[in-house]
Amino acid sequence: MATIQEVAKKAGVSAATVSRVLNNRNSVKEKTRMRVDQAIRELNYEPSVLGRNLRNSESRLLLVLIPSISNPFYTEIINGIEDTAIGKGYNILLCETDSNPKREAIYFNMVRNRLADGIILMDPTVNRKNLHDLACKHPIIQCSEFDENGTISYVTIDNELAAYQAVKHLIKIGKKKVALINSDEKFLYARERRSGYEKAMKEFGLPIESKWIRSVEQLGFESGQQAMRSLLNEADMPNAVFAVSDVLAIGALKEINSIGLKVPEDIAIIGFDKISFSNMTHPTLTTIAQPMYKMGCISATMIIDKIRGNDVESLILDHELIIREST
Amino acid sequence: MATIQEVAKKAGVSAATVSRVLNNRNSVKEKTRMRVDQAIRELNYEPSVLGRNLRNSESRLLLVLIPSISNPFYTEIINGIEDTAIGKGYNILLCETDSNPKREAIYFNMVRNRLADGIILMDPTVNRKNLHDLACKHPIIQCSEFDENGTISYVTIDNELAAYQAVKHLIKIGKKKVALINSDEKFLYARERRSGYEKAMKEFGLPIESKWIRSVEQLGFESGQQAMRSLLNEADMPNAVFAVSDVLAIGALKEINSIGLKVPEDIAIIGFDKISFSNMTHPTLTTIAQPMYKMGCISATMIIDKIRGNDVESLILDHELIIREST
DNA sequence: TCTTTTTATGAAATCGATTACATTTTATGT
DNA sequence: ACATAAAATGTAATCGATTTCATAAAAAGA
Repeated sequence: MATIQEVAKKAGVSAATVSRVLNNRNSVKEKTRMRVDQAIRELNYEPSVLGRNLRNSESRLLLVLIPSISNPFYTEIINGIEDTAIGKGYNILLCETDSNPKREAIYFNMVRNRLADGIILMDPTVNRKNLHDLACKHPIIQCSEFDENGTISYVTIDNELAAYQAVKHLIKIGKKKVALINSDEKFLYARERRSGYEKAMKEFGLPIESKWIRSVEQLGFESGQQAMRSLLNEADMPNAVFAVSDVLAIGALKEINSIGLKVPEDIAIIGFDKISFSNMTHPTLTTIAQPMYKMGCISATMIIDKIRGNDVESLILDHELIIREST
Repeated sequence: MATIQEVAKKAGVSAATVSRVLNNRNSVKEKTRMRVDQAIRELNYEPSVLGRNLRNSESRLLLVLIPSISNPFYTEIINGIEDTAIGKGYNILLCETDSNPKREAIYFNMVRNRLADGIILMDPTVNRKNLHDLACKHPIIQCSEFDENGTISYVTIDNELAAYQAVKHLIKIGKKKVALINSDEKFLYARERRSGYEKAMKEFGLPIESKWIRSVEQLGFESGQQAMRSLLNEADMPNAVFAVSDVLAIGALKEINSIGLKVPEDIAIIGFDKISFSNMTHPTLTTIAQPMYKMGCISATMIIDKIRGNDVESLILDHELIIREST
């Protein structure tokens, strides 16, 4: 790998001039620029991000922190982030934190060390103090999850309202015994969706029974299956299920199918996220669509704005109830 | 973020001494080391990877290049990579290339620039010359896909044999009209699996009919659905399908179900990869299991070995036919 | 106590780029 | 043609760490 010095020598100019050519600076004579460009091409030169960053504190790299890449919910968001970021000259690096604070710390330090310019955080399990310390000095925004009392800008949807509407829909089609399969309440969305569930139940004068509420730790199909199995074992079985993620709903659906009950006649089911699988099940899954791609685009725009020193406002986007065969 | 200079000042020593403490160098007096450690703690100091790399050319970061994170096939591999890499003191950054040469070039340059120590490549669409140029000077290994005539070490499975066994299984259960839903033959695995399909058909004296072969560009469910729809429109309909990925198989399954045909009685179907969703379909999907987690672990071990300057051998791992309800 | 050897530390160069400032070259006006 | 303004380029400092080489301090030997 050639250095800027070698290019300078080959072009018969100083490193400073090469640098100016590289950065399209104002004052370089056309003739000189040509010579430098020529030398750059001949040596196949690429500026070292390392040297540049050390001086400039700019890497044009964004970190995207997600708890796990296995969750299809994140895929569309990431597509949105990438398309937008690349359009603005930034590249993104995906970091899987596994909700492990140590790994999170490593990625946070990449920003402190100027290896990356900013972070889009989708993981809720951060140590709040670390997060806040980082946010004071470095650009960071949150996507989907956010810190309720924090000062960090975010983009998300109204989870409580969405859950409320989902459950209301179940009640409207005549189901009064609505179960909830929730994920770990360390997630803000889980707490909000539970609250939406409760709001809808209360509004229609239905009891909130803890025997119809399950909380899972993992977000895999199996967790949905297990939760559903446990719900089906209740003497007083629910006749509808609101699962806070399509993955869980699909697991639940599988379990219901496998013991021979009909969906939606015996048990109706509604998921959340509108992942692509949710249209492949039998019956297809009613779900709440989040504008995931758009959330990604907005996240990217926000973080780049922040990197450029602008103030950015938090945003709450619209969701949509997608009614399909399972209700 | 404190610098090494500030630590040095606070501890009343030179930056050189602080550096020696940081790197556990031989000669630092116990008393001095204590003072430096103290200063480091008080200032909450973390050495800058930037400064260190510029001098040392080591970042302890690995790049993992995948065409798309939406494909669940990669998830387990990545888990294996991460667990292994982290165990050995390396962190990984996921890079989605979208099979876009420009984006690939950016990530390649991160290695040239010493922002990362090595690459695990899972994308086949690389410009061969660029790849080779990089491989000459920097550690790189390939996982799953590889360059047949290249010198780059890889870990993969015997795709031809696996496909051969899958198709043989279909024939053995009495299906003679076996269709193939393949992915783009730019992928080596696609070419190999097609060849395995043909081998099995020939072995049993069955014709290889182009009307029963489909090639898709995208690897989504919809592609599987479309391919199946087109196969079902043939006057002479197949009675079995080998899809080169579970995602495609699930799309095909959906299509078969939706026009009222029975699986496996009317049409048997077999997928590839054993993704977690393949056990959630109705009926559950027969598939070929790849040791994905293990592939990830081995990839990580190989690349780190290579970074350390050791020679590494390519590996071909075993696969397994998982017979479930769809055949 | 005075060398000599060993150990601990500091000063300064280095990595590859950028940029403020200095200097040279070119353009403009009279 | 000459003075002056403007444009182009070079010089050298800088970013934060590491490391070579030189030097100071401590230990060992006489």
